Amino acid sequence: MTQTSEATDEVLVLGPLQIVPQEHLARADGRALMLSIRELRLLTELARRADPIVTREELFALVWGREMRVRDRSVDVYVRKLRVKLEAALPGWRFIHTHFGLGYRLAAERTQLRNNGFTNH
Amino acid sequence: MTQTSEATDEVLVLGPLQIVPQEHLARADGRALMLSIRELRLLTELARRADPIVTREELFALVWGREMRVRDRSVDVYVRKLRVKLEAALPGWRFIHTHFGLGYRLAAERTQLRNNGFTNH
DNA sequence: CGAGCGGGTTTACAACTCGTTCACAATCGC
DNA sequence: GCGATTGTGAACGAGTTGTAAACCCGCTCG
Repeated sequence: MTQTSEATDEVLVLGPLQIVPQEHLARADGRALMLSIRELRLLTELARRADPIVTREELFALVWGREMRVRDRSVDVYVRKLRVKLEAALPGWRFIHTHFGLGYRLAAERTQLRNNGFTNH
Repeated sequence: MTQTSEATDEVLVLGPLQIVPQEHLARADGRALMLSIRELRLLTELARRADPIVTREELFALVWGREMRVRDRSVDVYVRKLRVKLEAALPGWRFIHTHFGLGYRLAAERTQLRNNGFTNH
């Protein structure tokens, strides 16, 4: 259950989302998600660092295995692809949060479920 | 109950699909399926590893009993044959899922529910 | 014997997916 | 408003997968 023992049975859980890097598979409420290799890799690296904000440069280095060139938008494009698929599989949830000027942060949060006076569109 | 030591009564069940390797038989909603030896063998090995993704190399080794040569498409061709017969016997179900660049994964899923596609709000 | 059959294997081409990059729109912070 | 950052849709080429068909047997039957 600890996220650090990634040798054999690493399973990352974020709400209804479940990621099993060793099986190249992610599940939403148990249903297998169809993600490409890069998409899964990006999701995995984000999940391994879930909660803190991860910079694009760090993400790129982790997923692509090389230095990110200036003005490279690959991370943004893949974040978009992931968001679309996650939204399709788990409507009502948000996972990838943008922190302007800093990077991205992964956390399972519900969207517009309860109305307590504050709207976070 | 691991699948490896079921000498006499191994029965693999995936939704309406039922496989009895020892009887060289597969059933769809109870009706016997007409599968050739290789087809049944491939289906069996996929079913024994249902859920995780299985690479073509692994499948080939399991079913053909030797190393797969590069650019050998046998697995793809037999996956096709199986899909045709399964679709004919159980319309509305999908069993063999392709994971691009990785391999195949067996799981009973209905086709009409969008399991991963675009649930456009 | 020769034809037809059924299955396994291989080939050829069509169709698609993925990763990359670009262009432009939308948004943010000042 | 302005410049910088992020969102988004689309195009492209390479490589992967889908698919039909040809080929290659051993068997059976007329």
